[in-house]
Amino acid sequence: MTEAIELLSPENFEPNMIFDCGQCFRFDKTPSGTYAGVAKGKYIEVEKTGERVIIHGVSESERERWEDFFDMSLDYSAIGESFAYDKTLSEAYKYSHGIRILHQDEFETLISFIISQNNNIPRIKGIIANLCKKYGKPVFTDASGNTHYSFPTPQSIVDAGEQGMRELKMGFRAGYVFDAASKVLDKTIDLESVYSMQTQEALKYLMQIKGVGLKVASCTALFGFRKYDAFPIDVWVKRILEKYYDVKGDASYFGQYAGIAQQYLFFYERCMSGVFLSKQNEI
DNA sequence: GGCCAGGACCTTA
DNA sequence: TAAGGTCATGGC
Repeated sequence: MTEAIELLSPENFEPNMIFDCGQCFRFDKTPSGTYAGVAKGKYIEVEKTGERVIIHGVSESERERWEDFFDMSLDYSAIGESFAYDKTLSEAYKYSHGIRILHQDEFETLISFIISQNNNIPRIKGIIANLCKKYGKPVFTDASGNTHYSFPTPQSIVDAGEQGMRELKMGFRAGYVFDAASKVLDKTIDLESVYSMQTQEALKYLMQIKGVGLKVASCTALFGFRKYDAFPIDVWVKRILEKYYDVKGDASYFGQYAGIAQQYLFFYERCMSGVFLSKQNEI
């Protein structure tokens, strides 16, 4: 952990918002106030002091890759300002301005959001942590002696079997996770090919997997494949649409960055309801 | 002890 | 196409 890079001009970058807005389940706040976790097979620690952002555990030669992970080439300020036409969305942006959409590993995103269905975030994180501990590989042991693991490969999940998933307390999702890993492994689902698809086509393609409906497919498209117009509708977003809007599920109202709008709204509404103010995630 | 959680699937009408 | 029941699990 001696090597590190500093992100250049890190606007709209608040680690607590990025990692606690519900898009990723593998990062936790450390005692020193940084956020740490494994992404793309590496253990990294994200530190923000003042306006500077340091990524520990990453060498200069990997800069491009991690700038992509944090979506540094997208102008979030401009996108936020483009939401001025909508009062609710403007307020949400003002509050959630530090969120950036991470470019997470495709397979990890797919499996994680299958596990997320009809589940709550703390428990999702717990199941995924156990999944990685049991079927991933050790990547790094921190100063407290905690070992951090990589996300399992499709092969290791298939080898573990549906029963292996069930033992991780996934419940009815165990078969779904197994089906997803199987289809990725035997190339029934070729994740790389999703990049060349339009969003609607990508959603339809991902929904061939058992247990992947419109919502899980949308999260996978947005957080794993950079489909910014994907608009996941969970129970929270559904409530938001009913409360502030009259568009029941028509994401086109929010434009080409509907997915980012959705994250602002999701985070905002949850914070207003006090959900993210619970003991483990004080913002 | 019922309700809810970043839902999806199956059956019924 | 729409509505309702069911599926595991755990926190509250």
